[in-house]
Amino acid sequence: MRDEVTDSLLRAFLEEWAVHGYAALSLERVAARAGAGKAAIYRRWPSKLALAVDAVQKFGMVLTDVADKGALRNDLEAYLLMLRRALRHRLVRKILPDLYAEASRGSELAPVLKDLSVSRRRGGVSLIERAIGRGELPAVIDRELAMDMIPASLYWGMIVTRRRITRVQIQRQVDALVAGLQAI
Amino acid sequence: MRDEVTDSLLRAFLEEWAVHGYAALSLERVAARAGAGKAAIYRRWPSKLALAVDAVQKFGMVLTDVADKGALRNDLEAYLLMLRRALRHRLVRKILPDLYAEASRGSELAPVLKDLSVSRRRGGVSLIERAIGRGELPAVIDRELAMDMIPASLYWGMIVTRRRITRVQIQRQVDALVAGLQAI
DNA sequence: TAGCGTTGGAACGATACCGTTCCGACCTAT
DNA sequence: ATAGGTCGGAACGGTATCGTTCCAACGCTA
Repeated sequence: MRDEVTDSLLRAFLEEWAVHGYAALSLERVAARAGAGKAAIYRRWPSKLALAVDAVQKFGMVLTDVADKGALRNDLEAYLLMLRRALRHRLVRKILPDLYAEASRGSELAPVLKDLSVSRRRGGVSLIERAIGRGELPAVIDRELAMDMIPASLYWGMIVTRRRITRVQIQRQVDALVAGLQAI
Repeated sequence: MRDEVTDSLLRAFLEEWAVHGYAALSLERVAARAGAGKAAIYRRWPSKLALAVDAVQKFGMVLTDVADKGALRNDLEAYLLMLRRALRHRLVRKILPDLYAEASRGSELAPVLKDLSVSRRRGGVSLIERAIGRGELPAVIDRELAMDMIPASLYWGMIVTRRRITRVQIQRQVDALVAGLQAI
């Protein structure tokens, strides 16, 4: 199996996903965009879902852990800057919302999102646990809500309302989060 | 044109949208689900998009303004409870994320979301302006970020992570918002 | 009872896509 | 030079859907 054909197919798959959404994504168009034959797809993956799983994993939409920056606000800022970079990606900002929509309607893609969420949660959890360890947040904090709050506003601003979020606005979001996280 | 046929078609359209997403929504299946003929659809609407516009408007996914409750935290609580009720709706929680996904990829549906956003923004704006008027929030608040923050965490918790959000958790979100909104 | 509007369902001609199979051509290793 | 793996593209038999047109039947009104 030639690697460059595989890579082309994965890339074409993500491009088609970004344009049409997963539900209306056609493997025939994926093959055409990759300059390959459909046989080349079915030689590698048994189904559209298998391709999707592979594409998401290899594409690296997973957010990594944020290294300890010594203070909650610094960790939050690093995390939000990383998230902003990810959400600015031309493909991520179209595919991620579609993944959420698919999961909401109980699609076969729901497990893919679950895998993504597991790694993202790990990032959020360690950030919060470090803050608790430093005494910056109470140990009784509602961790679930905390992990909702951290990415939510930036996602909303960038994806739902499709605005550019400046560094100053990220600073403000950090301010709001530092204040808000004390309260839950 | 019989009203009951029109209503059946609109309802069937929303059901199919919830199941398949807009991109893969088939008018043939809509007609079948409504127990009507395709001609009945094309007699009323020239296109799938026209039907979508009508369906969203008549379905009332628009959030109404929250009446003045005398304090920011009361207004926020009322707003979030209303939002929770809307997002708990079996169809809303599947269609709204799909609308966001469609808009993200520059779909023909983007104007539909724009219309929804206009009315939702109005709700958020008045809530914030009232708080400023009462001196509960500074006049220099970043209004855009504020309106991101208000619905974002609840949306994230209910839609992205698909959890049930309790009244206690809404109270905590209100606490976080009251604290966080002071900071931006 | 008659007339008119509207109906559901099917057919139409068309395109699109699925998953599989095929085959001459290409590429690489021996 | 040869052999084997892989390729792109097309065909296959099939299903699905589009938007339009048609028509017998129904429902309602005069």
